[in-house]
Amino acid sequence: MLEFFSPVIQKALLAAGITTEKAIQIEQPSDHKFGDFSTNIALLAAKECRKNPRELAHALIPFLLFPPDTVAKIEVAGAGFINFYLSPLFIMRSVEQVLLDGDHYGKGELGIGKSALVEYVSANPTGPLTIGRGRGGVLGDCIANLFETQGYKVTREYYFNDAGRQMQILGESVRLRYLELCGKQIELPATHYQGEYIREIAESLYANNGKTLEESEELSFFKKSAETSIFDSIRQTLQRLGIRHDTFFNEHALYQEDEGGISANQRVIDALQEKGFIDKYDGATWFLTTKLGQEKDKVLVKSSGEPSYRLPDIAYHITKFERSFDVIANVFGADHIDEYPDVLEALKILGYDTARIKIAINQFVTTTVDGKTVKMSTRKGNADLLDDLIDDVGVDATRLFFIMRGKDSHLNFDVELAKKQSKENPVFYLHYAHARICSLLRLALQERAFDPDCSADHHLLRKLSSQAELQLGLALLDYPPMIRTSLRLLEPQKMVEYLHSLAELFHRFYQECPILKAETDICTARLLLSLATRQVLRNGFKILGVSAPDSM
RNA sequence: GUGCCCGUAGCUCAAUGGAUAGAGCAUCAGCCUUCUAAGCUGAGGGUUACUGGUUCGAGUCCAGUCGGGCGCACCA
Repeated sequence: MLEFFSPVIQKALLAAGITTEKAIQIEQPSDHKFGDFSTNIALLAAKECRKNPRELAHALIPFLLFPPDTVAKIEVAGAGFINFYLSPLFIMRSVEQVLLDGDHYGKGELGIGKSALVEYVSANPTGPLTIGRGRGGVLGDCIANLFETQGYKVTREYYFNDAGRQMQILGESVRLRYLELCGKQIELPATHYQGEYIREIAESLYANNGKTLEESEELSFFKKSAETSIFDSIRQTLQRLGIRHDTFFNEHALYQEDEGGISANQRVIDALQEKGFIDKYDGATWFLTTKLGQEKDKVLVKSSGEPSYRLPDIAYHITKFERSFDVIANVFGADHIDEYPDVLEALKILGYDTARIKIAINQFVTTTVDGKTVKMSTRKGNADLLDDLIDDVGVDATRLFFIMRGKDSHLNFDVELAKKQSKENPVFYLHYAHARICSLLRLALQERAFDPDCSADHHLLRKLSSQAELQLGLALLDYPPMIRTSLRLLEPQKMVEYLHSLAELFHRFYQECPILKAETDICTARLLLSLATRQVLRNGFKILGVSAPDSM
């Protein structure tokens, strides 16, 4: 809408002899009595012009010249807002556009010719996915979908590490459980993985190999088996949720030396050294973050000679730049919140354009069962498993609940609510709106021989003029900018809210306006409006990865 | 102690610096001989944790205070 209003306002400012540095803003007032759209330009310009904002607004109005049949009314209100009311014709022409664009309605061209990398989940194969990981997974998937709507060529990436200390411990944990099955007395140290899944992996090893591995001191077999099994489980869980990745980036690649005998990790050290941000003391190699005003330096290479996780992380991000992505989006949980600033600082020092990096951090998840809050705890065996949650409430509820709160808010996942098949459950409210339209269209086909593909009838939409109809039409108009906002903020929650309000407007329309009982033209027009609403619901559900049931 | 996030109706949460702070649930009152009542309409419910500041205007930005969460390893 900014594209529509801005040039006209610009011209009017010029014609009225008003000069201002301020950018023109168009917003949608919270209340319809303040118009469909409004601008605060008179308020913004008032100071520079040393005039009363209302006076300024009135001076502007005669010069606000819109194409015919677009803006029905312009008025000055409040402290100096200029409010615009769209004409019904304009709104209904937009609804026609929804029908013409179909599945493409809402898509934009912001990212055409550009590439985006979205990294998410990135759990190491040390255990099955927990509920907390699920939130990041769904968030990342939706963000990737949002990028795609704007024409970006999206690569969904999973970064993982199957080497290093944690994997050693994993292998050792499995081995101990295996020995236990062989009848030996074992003691599983507290540092080791306690989860039931370790036992299951050991059991399958025992079933396939009997006691033949008992004497083996070799860990790698246990480690490899655990990794394969756990990765399978992770990928299966993700698949259930409709989450897929195009590339899996193994951290190990960053340790491998090129023809010149230098690893990606080493190149980071060398480059930072050159900039004077590396020092060696206490037997370790440090990134001198104290030079950047931080309290402590950060270890890049441990005294054991192994890199700490920060070093490969920096090297990994460099590969993202080297693979020349225009946008680099990272989705991760609040436990990484202290790390990413260091990575960004390092990249900045090395001359990379960190403005390309977008970061979405999601806060943690608690679950509410029987009205009681249960805290997640990782690494102990009692973390709630994502798979169990999906079994319990289904894919749609899992996905929607994860993104229906702002990512910066702690998520309280009410398991009972998610299971409820009633209006209290937002999943059902959304589904119901879609199913209701489908049912309506089925009846229309039978009783009125309504042809949803007949574009010759589209002009009939212009016969609609009631409040409920116009507000629904106007809401459909909001969809494309809402997607852009959602993407800009990396916040799919905006979509959920929008779709909820769209469903609400449809229900009201359905309640107030008889459809199949109306006279032929009006009936067709209302069916077309319903069809357009269904289209937008579908397009939105697709981005969120939620199903669109035809009946309930 | 320190870095980041959060604090809004009884509960769960909204609100690109804008107009009288909004939804849902719960509570109360209405609407089905009529296209799915899994729905709709209406009412009550608020010192936006607190104190200052910035400005035409602050729930939003800044400073401080108080509460809750997550980090603060030569783990990832």
